[in-house]
Amino acid sequence: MQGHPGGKVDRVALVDVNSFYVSCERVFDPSLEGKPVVVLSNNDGCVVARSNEAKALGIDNGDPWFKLAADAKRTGLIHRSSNYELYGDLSSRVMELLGRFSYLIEVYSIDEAFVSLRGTPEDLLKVGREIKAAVAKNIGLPVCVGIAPTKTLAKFVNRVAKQNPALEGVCSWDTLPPDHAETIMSRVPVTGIWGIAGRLGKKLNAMGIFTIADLKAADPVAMRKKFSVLMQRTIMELNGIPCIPLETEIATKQQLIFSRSFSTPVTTASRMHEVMAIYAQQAAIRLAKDHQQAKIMSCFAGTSYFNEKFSSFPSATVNLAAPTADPVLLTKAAVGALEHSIVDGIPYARAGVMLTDLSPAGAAPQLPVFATAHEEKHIGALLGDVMDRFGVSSIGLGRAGMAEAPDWGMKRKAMSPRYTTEWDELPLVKAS
DNA sequence: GGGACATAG
DNA sequence: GATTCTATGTCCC
Repeated sequence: MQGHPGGKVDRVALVDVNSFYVSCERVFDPSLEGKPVVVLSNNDGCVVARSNEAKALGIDNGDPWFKLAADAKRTGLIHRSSNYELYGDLSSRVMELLGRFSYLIEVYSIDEAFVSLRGTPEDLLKVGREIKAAVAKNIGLPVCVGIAPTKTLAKFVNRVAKQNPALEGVCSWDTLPPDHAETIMSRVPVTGIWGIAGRLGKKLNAMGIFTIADLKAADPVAMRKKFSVLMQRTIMELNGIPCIPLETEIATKQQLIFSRSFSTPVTTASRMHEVMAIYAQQAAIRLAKDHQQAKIMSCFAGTSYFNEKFSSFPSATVNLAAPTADPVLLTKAAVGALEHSIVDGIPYARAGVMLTDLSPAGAAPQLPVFATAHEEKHIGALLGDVMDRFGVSSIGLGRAGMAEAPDWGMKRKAMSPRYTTEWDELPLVKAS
């Protein structure tokens, strides 16, 4: 089926943008090239992306910005707030471009895709290089490409490409000398493999499995009994047996969460009422965009995990009378849910609204007795359209329609312009 | 069915 | 003084 010398083989390429958020910032601000740059999470809380130069300074993902800020002047570290409008738009452009190389692609995350390819190993290496060149030329982003018989091995050789400059960003399992592959596998800790993180790493170490090579040599059936079927699949995929299929269909969501930390704690039931109204409407907008409706809503709030004085995690679940995407109903439900469990004086650091038991909008037509006038008018989609065009504070129902931004709202003090999605923020090109 | 746990990006 | 957000899968009761 595979592996005839000189013949065609079925392979999967993992294409991954290097330091995606930072690279997006660099597309429109080339002065960031060669410098240590980090992009921060919502509320400018912690680091979520780092340039290589920032990694060299010893900065880790998850490092809180308030600890780095003090040193930033001295180290030359540059920071940006998250600009998801920009990253989302550049991501779609990358995915569209990758779709030209194969009609079987799995968009795995905002900056990664698995691309199914067929050809001789030599040809596929060329295709990998073409992909890298095309993304650089058309979008201005740097990618690495790993090509292998399984998704797990594609992830592995992608990592090899990232760490070995001599490979110029592209690595194929088939053309990598076997002794070279074995050497790397016997040196990289087992947590370097896709699906194995800290907890599993510790348990594996306790059994004498320290490297990827150790795991590859383990008995998949015995390991399934000790761990789970996921572990068995990982081991088989390390041995070149595909068992994690390419998911080319965009999966319909099973749940939808809108949750945010506050820039300033919310300490009163009245303010929490506003929060719940706004979050429920944001959730309703996403539901409408996904053409789905929800049957169950859970609302939750919580104090900071770092707060040693207060620890409170109220939550409540509401069974909606019928599946709905109506922001009016969802807002009422959310506001009512936590009404009696928020205690004035407790500093809540975050809150959220979760919608579950999702179904396609209109799949089970409602009995007229349940339908409300606003539901038929598709208020959710309307709210979303207005917010897309005029901003999230331009419209809102009830207490979400406040004229002023709330003091607990998100902090994004260092955000670059939304160059590609806002007419007012287009980049200016000067020719002289 | 639901909670705990683990993982990913 | 300050530490993101979203989604999924498996196990086990």
